Amino acid sequence: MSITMREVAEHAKVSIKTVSRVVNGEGEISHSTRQRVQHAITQLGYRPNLMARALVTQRSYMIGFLVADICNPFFAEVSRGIQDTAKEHGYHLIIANTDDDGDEELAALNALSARLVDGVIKFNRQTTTPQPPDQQNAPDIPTVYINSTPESLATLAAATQSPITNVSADIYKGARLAVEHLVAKGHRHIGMLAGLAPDVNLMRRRRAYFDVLREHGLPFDESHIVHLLPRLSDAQAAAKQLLLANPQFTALFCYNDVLALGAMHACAELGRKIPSDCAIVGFDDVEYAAAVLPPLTTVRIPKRELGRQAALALIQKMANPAAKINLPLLKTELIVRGST
Amino acid sequence: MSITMREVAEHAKVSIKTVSRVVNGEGEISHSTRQRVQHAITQLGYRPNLMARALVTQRSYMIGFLVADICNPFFAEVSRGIQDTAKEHGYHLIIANTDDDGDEELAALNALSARLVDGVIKFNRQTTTPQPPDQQNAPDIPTVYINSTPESLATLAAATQSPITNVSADIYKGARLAVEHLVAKGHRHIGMLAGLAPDVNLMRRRRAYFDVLREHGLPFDESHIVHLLPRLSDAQAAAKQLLLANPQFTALFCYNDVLALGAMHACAELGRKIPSDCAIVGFDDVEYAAAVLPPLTTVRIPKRELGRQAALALIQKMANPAAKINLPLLKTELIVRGST
DNA sequence: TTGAAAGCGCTAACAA
DNA sequence: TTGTTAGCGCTTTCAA
Repeated sequence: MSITMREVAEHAKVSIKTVSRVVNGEGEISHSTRQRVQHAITQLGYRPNLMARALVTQRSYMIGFLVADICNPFFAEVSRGIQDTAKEHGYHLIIANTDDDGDEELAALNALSARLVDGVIKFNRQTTTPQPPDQQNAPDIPTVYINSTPESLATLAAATQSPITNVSADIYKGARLAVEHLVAKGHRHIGMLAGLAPDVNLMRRRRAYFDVLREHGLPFDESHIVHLLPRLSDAQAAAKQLLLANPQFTALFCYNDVLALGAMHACAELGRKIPSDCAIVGFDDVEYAAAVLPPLTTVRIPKRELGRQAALALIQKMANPAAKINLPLLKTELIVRGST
Repeated sequence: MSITMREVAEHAKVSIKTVSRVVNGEGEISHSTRQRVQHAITQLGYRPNLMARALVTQRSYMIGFLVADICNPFFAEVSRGIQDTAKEHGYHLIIANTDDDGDEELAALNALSARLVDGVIKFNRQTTTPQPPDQQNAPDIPTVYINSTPESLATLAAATQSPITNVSADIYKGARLAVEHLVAKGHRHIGMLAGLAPDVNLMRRRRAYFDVLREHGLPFDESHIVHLLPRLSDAQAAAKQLLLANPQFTALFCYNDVLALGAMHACAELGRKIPSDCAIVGFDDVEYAAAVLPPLTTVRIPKRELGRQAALALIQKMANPAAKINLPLLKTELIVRGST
């Protein structure tokens, strides 16, 4: 068993409340008393029991982060943003991997909300249609969403009374930059390697892709897009098939950097040089995008900043759950490298 | 404020203790009573207050993971192993990034040990000599180390009374496999791209590298190794310099996959074809090792298994802190791909 | 099979 | 400036 405040109080011959005051730096305390207490604390090696404190104050100073998979470098970066900001404000972070599974997510939410965390940050699930939180089971806890689409937010808003808080990067704009870059490079036949629908974030990229092509009077067609799970193993085969079916393509716009890598493999397999025979643009700018050969042109999402903004918003929201928090749409940016 | 056990008890017209029994599935309870209680629980939406429970039981069912940077894909994978195992056993995981900084680490340890977590898993710091934990400040909390060297463990053991628990992969063996593979491929002049000394894990690779070359009567020399921070930006320049200084090299053994990527860039810059002009072997087998072009031959460390074993060991240790836990040295494995 | 009372270690109100 | 008292919501004796 460890040292309690009471023991410190006895040791320092003061009341327990005085110790509490010293520990929390509150109230006016005479210098000599404070010194005595401090001395007792260090001598006994006292450390406050956070569980007891949390029980009284109803605040655990922990927040939860629900994420599909922390191994995904994109999510890892966001988590660092959250974590660094949380730490600055005295919060700890509990990460729960959901593997993009609704039941896992609900289970995690339930576990965390049992007064364990003061709030939650979560991505909307990727591979399925967004569902309104099950009011029967899912607890009402201050929550900040990341990168949710207006549509899924509308669904959410309909299901809850309190205002929804969402932090997003400007995916549509980023996707436009990518496709416009390819057009500017003189490409007229551009294919797209896309994620599986319905993905809350795919739609924005699709729309941008179609919009830009249409605006430039370039050919576009549903058949110019191939949909797949964003996994490298599938990407290579899918990209190869797409290029074989559309030999006119001189460029590919990819849903994310992993798919872009798959496309690079496909080009290697087909003997197509990058970027001369086929230009490739990715999305996210994960760490290794700069490291592959040739380095990947991609759209950078400000991942840490996304996490930072989410954490800040959550801290506000935990202080005042009813507050309507307005957040800027974070800027995305085209990073031009060797693959275009 | 949320529903308490007392309210459930009143609603179900039983004592608070009976509710507790139902919630925790303990003791014999008549079917009808249990039903009534269950009904009250779901109707009121009761969820136990974990802080209160932790206060009484002295167990928070949370564990901490101290890591340099969760964005490093190697650490992320280990964390998944920990997390999945922890979840199976009812534990949550708090991740603290230390950026390989001693003060950060101590601060995190102090914060977590204030009865917040029941135990901690940590990597030894990489870039500095291992230090004995400061007994004044660092709290004594069940701890499991990952991938510590015998030397650093000895230092630790001297400073603490309780037995040290450490989970390791067989780095030396893996490094041997890598260099032996290069030798078997006919390479006689093999350089090494190494991390910065003193790194607790570099030594094992160095020793393996020298041992294998010596055993085969191949030339080895301290000047055949270049030391640098394991960052891509530095790696390319360092590899280039090494290859220019030693034109006889036909193969490079790299400290990790990031450095290997840097070496690949250097080869591209020098117009050396991989693997015909220069073979490259990495270490770790991070996710993108298979994704680069050509795919990287590398030594796989069982990252998730490392995390899993660490979590299991910690769970044992938390149950019985004095227990001496014997753990197997986890097997490393050479994954041969296109870069050799 | 069920219940009453005590207390985990802390903070919050109110006194002194 | 300092102390006293009463809980926070739960589990743990012990008793019925």
